Amino acid sequence: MPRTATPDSQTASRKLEMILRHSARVFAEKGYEGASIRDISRASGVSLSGLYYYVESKQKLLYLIQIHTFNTILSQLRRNLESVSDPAARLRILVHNHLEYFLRHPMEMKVLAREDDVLAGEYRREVAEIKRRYYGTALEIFEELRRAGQARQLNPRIAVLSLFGMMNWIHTWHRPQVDPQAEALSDVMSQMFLHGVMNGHPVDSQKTSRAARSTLKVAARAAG
Amino acid sequence: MPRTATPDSQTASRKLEMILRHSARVFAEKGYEGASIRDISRASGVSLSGLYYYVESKQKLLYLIQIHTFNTILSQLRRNLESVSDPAARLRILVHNHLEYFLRHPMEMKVLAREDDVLAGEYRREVAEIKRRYYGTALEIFEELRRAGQARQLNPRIAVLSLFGMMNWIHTWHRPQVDPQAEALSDVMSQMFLHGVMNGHPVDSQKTSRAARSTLKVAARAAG
DNA sequence: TCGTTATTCGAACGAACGTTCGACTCAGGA
DNA sequence: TCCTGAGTCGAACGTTCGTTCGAATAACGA
Repeated sequence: MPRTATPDSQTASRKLEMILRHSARVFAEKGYEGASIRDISRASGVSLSGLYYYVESKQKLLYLIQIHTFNTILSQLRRNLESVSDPAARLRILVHNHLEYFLRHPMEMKVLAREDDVLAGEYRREVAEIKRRYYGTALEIFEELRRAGQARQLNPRIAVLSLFGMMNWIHTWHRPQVDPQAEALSDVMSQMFLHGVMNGHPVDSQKTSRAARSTLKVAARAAG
Repeated sequence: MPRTATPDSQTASRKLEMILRHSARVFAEKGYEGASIRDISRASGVSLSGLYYYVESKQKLLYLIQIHTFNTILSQLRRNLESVSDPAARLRILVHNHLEYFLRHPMEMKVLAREDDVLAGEYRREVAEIKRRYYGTALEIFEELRRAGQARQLNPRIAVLSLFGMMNWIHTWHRPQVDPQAEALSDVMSQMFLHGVMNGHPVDSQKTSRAARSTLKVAARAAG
């Protein structure tokens, strides 16, 4: 009982997206190595060999998930940062953007956080490159904070990687029914980070939080 | 060319320890599912079937690594906490104990951090139980901080899990040749957490840091 | 109506997987 | 001297792995 074939490029790319969604779920549940192509075939309803019509290998499947997730989260971040110049507010936006996406796409983010050193060759290089750009953006914001006199003389690398640690570790413990959602979570983590990093200069949490929130609402509407 | 057989129970358990060390390295490098028993056989110099004389399955190998690591880190923590009552100092000890062990046994800790949901059945239950006890200890310290008026009204679960996130994420980025060692790292992370969590009450970093350090030196000597 | 192109899949490939088995060695006690 | 038991391993078990191949189907332009 074959589905009606529609040689429509939009339908084809939609099916690829559907395969990627199911793949992300399976990878998140069993890990990349622990998941088999047959698991993905079963989960997506596409036959084993049918999968290879859309994606040339298991590695490419992981690559597509990772690169697409990073691209989306990074371009959303840049859009959200555009109109804000206050360093503390920019930091809040980064945290909120990350956590918002994290909780909206937990499977993809879990795959991003866990399967860090699986890819090889060109795939690996490309994912590493975009990750480096994302990290660089965070580093710049931290330097702005410092220039504005709102951050202590901390090793910026450690400060920023600690922040990412806080955020990315979430995939190991967050239960949507029990734990706070992105809004509250990013408020807490931004505050923890800003207080933890500043030195004597109290952060105006009212102002920066409001600025970040209004920008993000626009973004949320745009993203649907 | 068989090694000389020494029916000495100490030799046997030493060999098991050796196998566990090599297993941890292989699991850390390729992930649990990505690593094969043959990889471990090659790495440890024990034949494929020889491995099964010491450990009954691949799962048990992972279980033994995880339970031993948790037991060690938890009992060391309790020893280090015994003589200290100041909440901020106790928090510093927890962080230092965790990072010290982390950087001394990076392979084991990477396996602990990554292979969280691989185990099944009884093995899973036992590891979950000891992890819960470790987490509970951290939670108690946070509550002490709060009772002492040194912590804001934060969701304790989120605060503590964020701290573990900071610390455990290290396995994805720390390069021993480039990055600070346990001493400096735990100073920075303790400070970030304590400042991030407190409210108006400045933390006496001199005093608490000194207290923690002298206790930990004793422990370091004891651990060899 | 025919030929082309896009799409799908059952069946199979060789390789690698975790685990088992039986045979072997060797030291120490009887 | 023979026996026992701890230790070791090569060879093989049946299963699952990622990937490939060729045939089948359906829609569409000519």
